[in-house]
Amino acid sequence: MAENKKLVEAITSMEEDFAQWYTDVVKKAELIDYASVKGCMVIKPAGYALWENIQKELDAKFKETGVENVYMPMFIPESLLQKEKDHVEGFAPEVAWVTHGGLEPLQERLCVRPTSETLFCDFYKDDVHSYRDLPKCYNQWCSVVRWEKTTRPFLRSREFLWQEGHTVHATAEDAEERTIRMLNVYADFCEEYLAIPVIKGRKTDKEKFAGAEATYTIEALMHDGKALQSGTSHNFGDGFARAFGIQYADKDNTLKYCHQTSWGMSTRIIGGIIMVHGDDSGLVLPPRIAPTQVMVIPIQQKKEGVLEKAAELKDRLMKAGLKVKMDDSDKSPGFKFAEQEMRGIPVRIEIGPKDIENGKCIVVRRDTREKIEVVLGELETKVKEILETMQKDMLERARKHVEAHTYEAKEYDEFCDVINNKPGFVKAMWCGDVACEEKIKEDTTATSRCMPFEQETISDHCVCCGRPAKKMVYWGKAY
RNA sequence: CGGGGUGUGGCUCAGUUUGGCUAGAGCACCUGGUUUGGGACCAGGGGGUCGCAGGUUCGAAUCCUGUCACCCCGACCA
Repeated sequence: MAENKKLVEAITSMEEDFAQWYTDVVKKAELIDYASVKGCMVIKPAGYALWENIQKELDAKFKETGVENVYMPMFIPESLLQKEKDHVEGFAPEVAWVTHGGLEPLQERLCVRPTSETLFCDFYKDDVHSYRDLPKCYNQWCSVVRWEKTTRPFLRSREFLWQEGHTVHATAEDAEERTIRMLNVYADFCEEYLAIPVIKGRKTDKEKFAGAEATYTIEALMHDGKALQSGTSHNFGDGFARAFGIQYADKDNTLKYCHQTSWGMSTRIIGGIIMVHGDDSGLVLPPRIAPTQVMVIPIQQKKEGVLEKAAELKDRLMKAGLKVKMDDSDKSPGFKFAEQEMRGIPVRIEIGPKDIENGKCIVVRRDTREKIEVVLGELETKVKEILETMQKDMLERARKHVEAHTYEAKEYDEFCDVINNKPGFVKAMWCGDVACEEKIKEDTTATSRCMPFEQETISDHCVCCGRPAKKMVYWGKAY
């Protein structure tokens, strides 16, 4: 198996060292390069194209719900950041500061935005006057900076790309409705486009966003059994509105405080795609989000007519609306196969003299490596079918992985045993006391991932302290 | 912020213990040719202030001092 040896050399196997496997894939699939500042990365064309596709789909979904895009400055005056107490406390430890403009020290130092709640609030306070102005549903695509100590490409970088939506509403009900609505946008996007199944739920007070009244989350399970918070949606109630003085005159001509939300998804989700679908040959991209869906690889391309035929197949598929590339470099076919697999391109088409003679080509799925003979006349329909099937299968496979790695625990011994020995989610009851969360974290390093919307009753008492249970919680070790 | 590790062509590293000739290898790259159904082969070629700054020495990648950066593992966080 010379072929396998080469692949093993190229990237560390998942079994051996999952973290190293991840880094290898990220680098070898040419998604990023490390940059000269720790925790910052060059997002290369393959990585950025993925992000562009994510942006494109999400942006369209946002706009369907009435969201408009804006852009806020990247600097926040210190005084502004400090207006909401919980918020500053939450972010202060990881904020980067600008202290000089050119050679002159600044009168007031500026924070490089770690998130833009305060900027939006500062803007909304003067922009909202009447109930007629509401709601306002703005979003921005930008980068934010958080001075992380431990960094990993996509999963935790000091600067990352994201979108942050910020909305203002007249009532608590409207804000709550928007919060949940956006969470659903994220969840649907993850499942439909990224083939990543997610658990929807609410964060405990301990885990919620600094300054939020309620934080909702979608949690995904990676191949190694660790959880990844993949999108969040916060309901701020009127906390920020009170801190920033965002009021409107209602129909009855009384001043009322607004209710706000914010919600975000970041390039971190790319890490999720890698860790949910990838394998020991590299990246596996869901067809609906893949920048290149089909790679045509001519075999014996110098033989009469081969390149022409390959180009013809490429053109036909492009006309059929697929994203197709052809690799006519002078590398050997084996090299091209391995490279296509490393990059996670969902489907490759092999076309050589023998195929041309038979009026066929070979279509190979990236996820299963299944080789399918396709009659050239049926190329477009078959390839589309194969891509759709692959998309469905990937979601289904990921779902089964979550199911197979989700456990239940009633008593604490059992809980600790499972959480330490079986990577995955553990469903267990909780009394609602933060002390139990802290104890669990101390004992196991696991955290509460969320209180899922779909509640079940596993027992009547808290898995940790034994007092009456209030909620069923998903627990897990997280990225 | 603690623990560990590493800085030598684009990449992976050898050389450092015990200072010594023109700083090496593999991969990648360029040229020509033969190849092509799972990471091809032959021949030729280009590319390095040895992280940075001082110091010791006739002589430093190698020894000393300082400094910077990055990676991995933890604690903290999207």
